[in-house]
Amino acid sequence: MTNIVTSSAEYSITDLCKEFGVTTRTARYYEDIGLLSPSRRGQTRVYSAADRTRLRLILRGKRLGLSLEDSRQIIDMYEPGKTNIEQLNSLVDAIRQQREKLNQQLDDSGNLLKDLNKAEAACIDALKTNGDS
Amino acid sequence: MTNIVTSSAEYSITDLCKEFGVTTRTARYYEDIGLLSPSRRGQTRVYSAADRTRLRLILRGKRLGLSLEDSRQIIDMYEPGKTNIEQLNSLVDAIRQQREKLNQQLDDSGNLLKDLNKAEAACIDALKTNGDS
DNA sequence: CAAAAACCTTACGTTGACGTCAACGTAATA
DNA sequence: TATTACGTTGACGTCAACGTAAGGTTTTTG
Repeated sequence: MTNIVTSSAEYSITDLCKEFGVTTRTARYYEDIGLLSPSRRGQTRVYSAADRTRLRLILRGKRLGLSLEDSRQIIDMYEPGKTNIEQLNSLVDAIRQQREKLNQQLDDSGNLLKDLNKAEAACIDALKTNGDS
Repeated sequence: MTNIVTSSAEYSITDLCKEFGVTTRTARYYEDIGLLSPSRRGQTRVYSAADRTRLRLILRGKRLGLSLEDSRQIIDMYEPGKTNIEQLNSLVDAIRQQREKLNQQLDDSGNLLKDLNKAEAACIDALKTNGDS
């Protein structure tokens, strides 16, 4: 029902969840573990554009097989302010690790794609040669 | 301790697991759920080159965030024989679905890599400008 | 030959990421 | 005003993918 006055991007929990195809339970769970922290209007959660972005990033992470903790790490990298100099160094390390993992994944994906293509070709071939039973 | 006589690629459970950096529990679990079926010498498991390949594929799947069931599906695609014509069609579908997912992943990976690079640059920058405190 | 190493099975425990009630408050609507 | 619809907080359940300990054989090694 998108408010008309305060129309600077606010989302109800169901709206947001529908948009991304997750349940409200999921959004609340992410809040429980501190991955999201929407503001409140009374008791009710109000999600901002920033919250929406965080959710998007979390879900992207999931598609990549990252754990929620991994995603938290990565998302926290984007936040500038709250990182002290000591942390920055280990952050750079973490980033490099993640990049390693991603490159590995890219490699794996390429190989798996090749395999899938071969498998599909074999299937289709089998269907042709065998379809006229 | 790699047998000398029968040296046509056989692996003990610990050898195989060490090679791939998993525990023996994992290999036995995969056997429990039918993902691996090594032969036996008495009670003891003996892994063949084919078993080794299957394990390799399973672990590649894991790196891609696939469930073990997903991996089972994919690996079964490679096995030709035991698929009847009815199954072949749904197999082709499954393959296409997996390919969809992979392409999505590739896309996500690219974006995440870009983000990581930006984050790293920002970190390094912050270290430079702030390092002389 | 005894001790250590490597193998086995059985079985209960754990962790992450939610699902699924229950029980309730509030707000629009017919 | 009663009925939806959407929101809330617990709190227990579940499933995958193992961890971990207990207790027992067999094989290797000092």
